[in-house]
Parts: sequence; C-alpha cells; structure tokens
Amino acid sequence: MTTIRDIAKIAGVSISTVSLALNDSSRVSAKTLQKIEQAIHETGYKVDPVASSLKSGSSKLIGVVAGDVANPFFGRLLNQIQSCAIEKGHLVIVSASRGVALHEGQILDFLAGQRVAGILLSPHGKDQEFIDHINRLRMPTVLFDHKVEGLETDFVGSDNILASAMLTEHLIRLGHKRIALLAGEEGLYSADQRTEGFYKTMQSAGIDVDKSLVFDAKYDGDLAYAETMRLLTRAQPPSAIVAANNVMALGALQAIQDLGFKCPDDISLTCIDDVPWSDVIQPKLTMAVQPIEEIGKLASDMLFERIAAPNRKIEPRTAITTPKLVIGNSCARPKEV
Amino acid sequence: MTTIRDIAKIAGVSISTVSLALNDSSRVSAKTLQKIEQAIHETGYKVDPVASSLKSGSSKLIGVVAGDVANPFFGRLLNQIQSCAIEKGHLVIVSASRGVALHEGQILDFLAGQRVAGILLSPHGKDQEFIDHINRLRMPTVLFDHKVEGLETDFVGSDNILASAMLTEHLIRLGHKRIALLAGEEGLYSADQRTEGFYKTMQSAGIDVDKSLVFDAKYDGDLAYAETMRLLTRAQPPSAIVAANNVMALGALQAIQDLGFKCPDDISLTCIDDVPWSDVIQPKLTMAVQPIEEIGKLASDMLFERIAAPNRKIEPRTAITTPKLVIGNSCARPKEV
DNA sequence: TGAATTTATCGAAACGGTTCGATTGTGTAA
DNA sequence: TTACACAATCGAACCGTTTCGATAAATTCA
Repeated sequence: MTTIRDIAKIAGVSISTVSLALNDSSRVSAKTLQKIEQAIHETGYKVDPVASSLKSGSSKLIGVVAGDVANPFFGRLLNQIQSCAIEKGHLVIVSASRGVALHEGQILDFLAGQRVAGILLSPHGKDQEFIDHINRLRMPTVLFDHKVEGLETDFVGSDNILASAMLTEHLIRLGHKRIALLAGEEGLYSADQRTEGFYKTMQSAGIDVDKSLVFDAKYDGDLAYAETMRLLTRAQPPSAIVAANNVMALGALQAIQDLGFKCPDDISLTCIDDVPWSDVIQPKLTMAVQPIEEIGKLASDMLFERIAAPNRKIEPRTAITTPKLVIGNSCARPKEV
Repeated sequence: MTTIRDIAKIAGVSISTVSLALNDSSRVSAKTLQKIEQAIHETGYKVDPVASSLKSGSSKLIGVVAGDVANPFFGRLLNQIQSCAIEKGHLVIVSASRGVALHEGQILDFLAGQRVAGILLSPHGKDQEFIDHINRLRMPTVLFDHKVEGLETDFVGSDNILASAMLTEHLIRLGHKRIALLAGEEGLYSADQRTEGFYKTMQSAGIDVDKSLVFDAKYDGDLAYAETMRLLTRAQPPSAIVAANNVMALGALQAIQDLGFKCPDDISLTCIDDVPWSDVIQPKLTMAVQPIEEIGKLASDMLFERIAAPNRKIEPRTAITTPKLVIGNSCARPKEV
C-alpha cells in the first residue's frame, strides 16, 4: 500500500504538507499542490480511513439503528438513507435494536467506538438512563419514528395522530360507529399517538368508544390475526377495523378471508402505512401512507447538516411529515344503518 | 476515555501485558490477569476498535453489498445476516451496488479501507477486471445470488434452474403449451439460469418454445406490466405466464387485473421468489420460493468460518439451496384443451 | 549444580494519518 | 533599512492499539 509518506517523498515535500493539501487545498501553494496531485495520481494513493479516524476522531460512516430490519417500511427508508449517505461520501452501518442478542445501548456504544459521524435512530428505550446514554455519546443524532421526551435531538416522523384521525374520520363519514382499533404496542411513541388520534376523532364525532374493541396487538401480524378472529365471531362485532400499521392490517385481512367474510361487504378495513404492492391486493386497502422517502431524506439532511458543522450549536429541530389518505375499496357503508 | 495505558498503570503492569491479556488470557499469569480484570472492571474500559483495526488490520465489521436494498427479499436476507453477525460480535455495513453514484468497485475499496473482516456480495460485475479487483482485496468473500465464473470464492445461491423447471413443469402438467416467460436481465447469472430452466423443461416435454412469448423484463415490475399488457391483447395470447421473480409477477398480475382478465380463469400465473404477505393476495400465487433465511445463514457461516481461520487455505465451496414449490390458486387448466 | 528450556513480562517500534507550534521566506509599511 | 505581518512549509508529538525481540525469572533435565 502506498502511504502519505510515499506521496511526500515523491512530491518532495513533508508529510504534513501532504496532509494539509489533502484536507484543505487552499493551505498550500498551487505549485506544491500540483506536485502532490501528480504523485497521488501516479500511485493511486487513497488516505487510510482507519488511520484518519483514529487521529481525527471521526469517520465516513453513519449508523442506522431501527427496530425491525425485515419490514419493507424500513427497507425503503434504508434505501433512501443509503443514497443520501453515499452522496456525501459516507457508508451506512445498520443494525436492528430488537430481537437481537445485543442491547440497544451496546449497539450505540459499538457505533460510537467506530467513530461514526452520526447516528440515525429509531429508539426503543425511553427512560432516563437511555437519555443519559445518548447524551453521553455527544454525537450528531437524529431520531426517527419514535420521539423520546426529554431528549434534545432532532426528530423526524410523520403525523401519527393525523394518520389515524384521517382513517377514523373516513369510516365515521361512511356511517360506522362500532369501529375496532388494532393498536400498536402501548408505550411506543408512534403507537400511542395513533391510538390517541383514534380516540380523539371518535370523541369529537360524539361516538363512545367501546373499549372491548380496542386491542393492543403490538404491531404484530399474528396477534392481529387472532384478535380479528375474535372480533368477527363475537356478539356485536365491529363494522370496521382500523389497524395501526400494515403488518396488522394484513393479519386482519387474512383472518377476514379465512373466516369467509367479505371485505368490505361484511367489514371495512383501513390501516396506517403503505403495503408493498398494495395495488394487487383485493380489496385494495384504504390507507394513510407515510412519505417514507421524504422521511429518510429529511432525517439524512438534518444529520449531515450537523456533521458538516460539528461545532456550531444547532437547536433541536422537529420535522413532521403529512400522511396521505389513499382510498381503496376496503371500506363501505355498514350493513344496518 | 480510559485507554490501555490507564489500565496498565492501575494494574501495575506494562501496556503490552495488558494487550496480551486482552487478546489471549492464557499468555499471562493468573495473578496478573486478575489485577488487569479488576482495573478494567473499575474503569469500564473498552478497547478502541479503530486503534485496534489500524494496527491489526482487521475490524469487527462485515460488508454486505447487494443490488436492490428496497426489495423485501434483501430485507429478509439482511435481517438474517445481521443476527448472525451480531452473534459473532460483528456489525454490518450495507450498501447497494446499483442505482447509486458509486461504482461497485469503489464500494468494495471503501469496505476494504475500513478493514472489514469479510464481504458478502451479490455481484453485479462479472468481467475479468471485476474478478481481478476482488482477488486484489485478498479478503474473505462470499458471493450470493449471482455466481461469477472464474472467481475463486464461496458461493451460496438457490437452484434457479430447478425453480423455473418446477413452475414450468407444473404448468405443462395442467395442459399448458403456450407459456410465456418474463425473464430477468440477460447476462445476470440468476436470470440466465432461470431462463435455462424454462427452456430445458419445455424441450424435454417436447414443446416448441414460441420465442415471441419470451421477454427480457429485467426483473422490473413496470416492464413486466407493459409486456403482460401486450401478451394478453395480442393474437394467440399465452395461456400461462412464468415470471422469473416476484416483482415482475406482481406487475403482471396488475396488468391482468387492469385489463379485466381473471387469473387463473383467463390466464395462469406463477413466479420465482416469495411475495410478502402472499397469503392475502387474490389469487394466491403459485411460487417457487427460495429459503431466504437459510441462504443468509449459510453465507454468514461460510464467511465467519473464513474469518475465524484467516491463514488456513479453504477450498472455495458452493452451496445450492432447494426452492420449494408453493401451490396457490393462480394456475388452472387452459381454456381450450 | 550448571546448562538449557520455558514462561511471564517488558520496551519500543510500528500502523498511517492529523495538527500544533516553530521556522523560513516574501512583500509591505514606516 | 528595519520591523512586522502573513503565507507556505516543516518537524515532531500524538491517536490507542498490536507485536516482535529482549530480558528476567522460573522450571526442567542431565
């Protein structure tokens, strides 16, 4: 491998001059710069990122930590983050924080150890210890998906309350009153917000929520399947279901089909989040879709802004994207109204 | 930050002794080891991975390079690789090789620069220059999905020929003769194999392939959509379609639905690859599914075996997994037989 | 008991950069 | 001409490890 020493020797200058030229070409004279560039070109020299990280304390890597890496939602997000990162000459270390032997904190430590330039995090933890941990890293951090109260970082998410409100409102307008909610895991920021949007909308429509129609299915497809089975076979079943995410909606749809019910004739179904290839699913689901690529772009931009200006003090920012209501044919008027 | 120097001072030994103890505890006496461990425990010391990489030439990172990061197929694979890596104390740098500003070779160089312990690669290139490039890296490498002739590395893939043969055979048994193929991009290893499996099966059944029914849709959903439109509206349309991957199948299905055709009544459809939540798609597709998690596990195991024994010469291995035929209800007997 | 091995530990030289303070050279104002 | 500012360059220390060769101590063997 050719090192900076070799370049210095070939160009006939000192090592420090080469380093200076490499990091800020205006610091050396045009003549020297030319000699150095020539030497670099001849040898195909590349600065060693590891050595550089060791001394400078920062690398061309960013860390992305999210819950479920297999969810297509995350795939699209990662894809977007990835292109943004590459544009800035960075690569992405990605890790799941759940369902993995390592604790979320350990993963963050690992990333910090690698001197990543910044972290994009969909946090799982939310207690004070977690907050302290993040603060201790002193690293550009942007949260997405889940906001953590008391943590002074940037945050990008979509308007969860609006999303479930949209869907609930849509159903109410069709005449539904007995609306079930397949909620996400209680305690998770996005899940709680989505639940809140549901309750609020029902309330302002003057409809009492039947608590037995609200179930914490923890964003899990199988739980949603089981609960939908129960909902459809009970006395006084709901006439519509709001699923707080895509996976649960598909679980519910499966249950509906397996029981031989027809959607939307027997029951209406809506959900938050996009479903891959939703166009070919019959019935086409009515959904509140989040602009995933936009979220990825916003989060990346915020992060790289901080990375570019490491010493400047930037006030924590919050970006909330607006979900879009996509009307399918999974909702109809309730049978007896 | 506490460094190895601090530990040495606290334990009252030299730096090199600490390093020795850290990397192979049998190299130091029990008494010294105990003192060192005590000091580490007190301070919460962690070795600096970057400094370690610089000197030792290897890190606890592995690189994964694949075509399309947004495809759920890759999401599930990544998920699997990820857990395997974490089990071995490694994290994953992931990058797309296509549709990205950087060239595949540059990404590999970047990874090598980071001293990744090994690379999992679904290669895009296949020419001699590419082969030389990989060889020059001298790094544990496992290829998946696409095999490159002439490259002496491990390879994990599924039996593509068998996969398309299964589907074609299935259709032939139902009585189909005019079968269309939506092929993957010509020149890509997996695509060519899938095409080969189709032709072979048709041949041994004594059916002449109508070349106008074979179309290179480049694994692309939109192209498949357009071609299916053409196929269905032409004179003498096919009675069945084999799609070489999931994305193209969904494009085809969309076209079928948009034209008001019924699957499988008007046309049968099958594909290679799993489709996320295929159970709720009507009709449920008949598919040859690859054992994604198994592929991820096999590839990771091979890689970490090489990483664990860096100097041992291991002959290149090839693992071919067997796809499974999943019967849905997207295939029926052709209309007039 | 003395020589030959083995074991435990150490000092110092890397690994390949960055960066600070010092040095030299050039142009400008007094 | 002297003094001073400023630009260009340099030497050396440092980032936090690993590892090699050397040394000292302990053990084995004849």
